[in-house]
Amino acid sequence: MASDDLENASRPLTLRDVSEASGVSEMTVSRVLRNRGDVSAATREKVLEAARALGYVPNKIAGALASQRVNLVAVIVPSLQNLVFPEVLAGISEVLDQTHFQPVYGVTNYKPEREEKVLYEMLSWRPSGVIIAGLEHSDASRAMLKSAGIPIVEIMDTDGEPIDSVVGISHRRAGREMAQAIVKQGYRKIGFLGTKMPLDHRARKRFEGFTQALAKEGIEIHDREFYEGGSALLKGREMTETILKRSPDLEFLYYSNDMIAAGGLLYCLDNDIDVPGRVGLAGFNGVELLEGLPVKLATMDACRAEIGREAARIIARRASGEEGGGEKVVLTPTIDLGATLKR
Amino acid sequence: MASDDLENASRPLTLRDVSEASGVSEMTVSRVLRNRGDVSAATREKVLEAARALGYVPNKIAGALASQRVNLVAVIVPSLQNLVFPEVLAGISEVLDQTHFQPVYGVTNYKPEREEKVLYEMLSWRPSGVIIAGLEHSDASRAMLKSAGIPIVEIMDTDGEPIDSVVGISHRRAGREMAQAIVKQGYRKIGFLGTKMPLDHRARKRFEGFTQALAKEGIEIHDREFYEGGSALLKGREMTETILKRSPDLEFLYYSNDMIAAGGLLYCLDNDIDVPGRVGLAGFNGVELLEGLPVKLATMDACRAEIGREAARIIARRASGEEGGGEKVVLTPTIDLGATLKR
DNA sequence: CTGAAAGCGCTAACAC
DNA sequence: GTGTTAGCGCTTTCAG
Repeated sequence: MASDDLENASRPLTLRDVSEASGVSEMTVSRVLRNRGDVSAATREKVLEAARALGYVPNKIAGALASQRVNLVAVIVPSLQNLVFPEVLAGISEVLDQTHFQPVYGVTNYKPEREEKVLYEMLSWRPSGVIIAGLEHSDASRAMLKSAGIPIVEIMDTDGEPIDSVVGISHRRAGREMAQAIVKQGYRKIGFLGTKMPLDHRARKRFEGFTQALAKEGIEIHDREFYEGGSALLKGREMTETILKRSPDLEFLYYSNDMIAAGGLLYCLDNDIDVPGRVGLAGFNGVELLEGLPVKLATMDACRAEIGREAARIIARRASGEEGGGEKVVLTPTIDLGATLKR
Repeated sequence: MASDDLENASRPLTLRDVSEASGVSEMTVSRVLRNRGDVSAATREKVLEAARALGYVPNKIAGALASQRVNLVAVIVPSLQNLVFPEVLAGISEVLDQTHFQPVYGVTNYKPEREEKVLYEMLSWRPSGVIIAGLEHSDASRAMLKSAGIPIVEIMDTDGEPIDSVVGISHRRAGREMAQAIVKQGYRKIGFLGTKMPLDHRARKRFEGFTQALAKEGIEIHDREFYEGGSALLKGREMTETILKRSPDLEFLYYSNDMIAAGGLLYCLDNDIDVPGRVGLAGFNGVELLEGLPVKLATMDACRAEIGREAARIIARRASGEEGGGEKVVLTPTIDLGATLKR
């Protein structure tokens, strides 16, 4: 008893401990614990009993080294503080939970050099696959991904050259479609509010698609405003005030995400600015938060959970040995005009 | 060249490959790659050059097995969709990034049986420490944590019996203090709105502390309303409408989190209910979101980032071999009366 | 400063 | 159904 406790504290238990406690060979213990091969019900019970009694937790490090198999899927996202990514992760777990694969999350804070480091660390554990946000990576990161010899799925964005598979939406197209919807409603003097974009390629692409579609209609962005860091809701408020004071003739404001758009909406409501009469508003993402706002904000669903699920499905298939590679899944975001984008 | 590429694709590179490419023994290559021991500048260069050229990524599985050392810290939280936890995780990385430790995140979805599974999976990779949210765990989970032989830090909550170390705030006390502040402002008919609590022990403890402090003043909760799932902002709206219609004489509403409180606030503003004159409001957490609201909501800071940092510091110290164990860090949340809790 | 030998805890492959 | 043997890719230890 006492000696058991001491041993417990000093040294992690091994298969051998279970083997000795149960009087069954290590190999058979291993088989029981992994449900592999045929083991008689009697010995099976003996082993399970011993393992439970000792509180044995298998050492996956040794197991992985011996079997050359790791059930980990590396999932790399820029941030967890932007609700979008937790939603994608939820989609991923939803699917992987049905398999023997396990997601492991890494966060890059939107920094390529951090992405490189996180990727390196994760790859050094030899995961069965990688799901990584975005198509833009440093050369070193791309090289690592290419030579890893495991399925890679880049997610969120489909505008660019994938390394292997890709699941997402076209942000250029999302920007274009929003521009078309806005113009169709008769708005002409249009402003853009968003993050400083070197960081955020998807926001940049939406902006590019947006301006491009406007150009086709002979319209130029009337004014723009960018922010960095801080509370998005508050920034949305402040930027809206700034831009409307600077360009009082603006008829429409397109925000690069829903949170700042919500801030803008609250600003307008507070200041009795008629929405969408005096000024129309639209955001991007379709975050759940919007449902509680006083006025339904126009937005575009980014298919976050579905992106996660689909990426996980691809990984699960390929990592289980199915042939494949280079799949491209382009989801179509649906536009929601809400009550802030119609005249 | 061609054969390099083929090999690359078929089999992950090993130390031996680098050794052969550089003409240096495996052992010395290993030393160079880990910056251990003295190696001459010349051979060091040769090795690094070869490793880079090949694109060698070390196999941590083998390394961990051989060295019996793993630089992973398991971090287990109930959810990533509740902004609170990403903020804690950010605090954790902030500190661990300065060390050689790496956080690995697991999510339980508030389910004890999932916690058990996640914990088991993570422990089987033999991490150097565990940071886990809450003090309530299944017997099996507690047993695993106790016998893991590594530092354990339970976070967020200090009301209960920790397994090893604990960093957090007292939610009972948080509830008590909010009750006292409310009563002090002269409010008497007080309602509570929150999550269905079997899931959320911390919300329950706040509620207990809250009612207990009110009882001391001879006050009983006037009405209450609970929700489950869905958009918190919207739920806040709906519950506020429900409770105010049912109990029109309510003078104050205490919400178990800021998101539903914000929904309540927006509901009141929309319906020209004077806040805090007609009815006062308070939430819990001090989420960044609040800064963008039209009226500053009363809340209490839960010290999220600091909890993460402190937990990480404890793990880093202990996992680096320093003696210790059983530390208890109780942070003190500061109450912010905002503009919704004063008459 | 560098190398050779042994072994981390487990599982694949094969014998019995 | 069960046991034995070898070895996964690295690091520890010890010898030079």
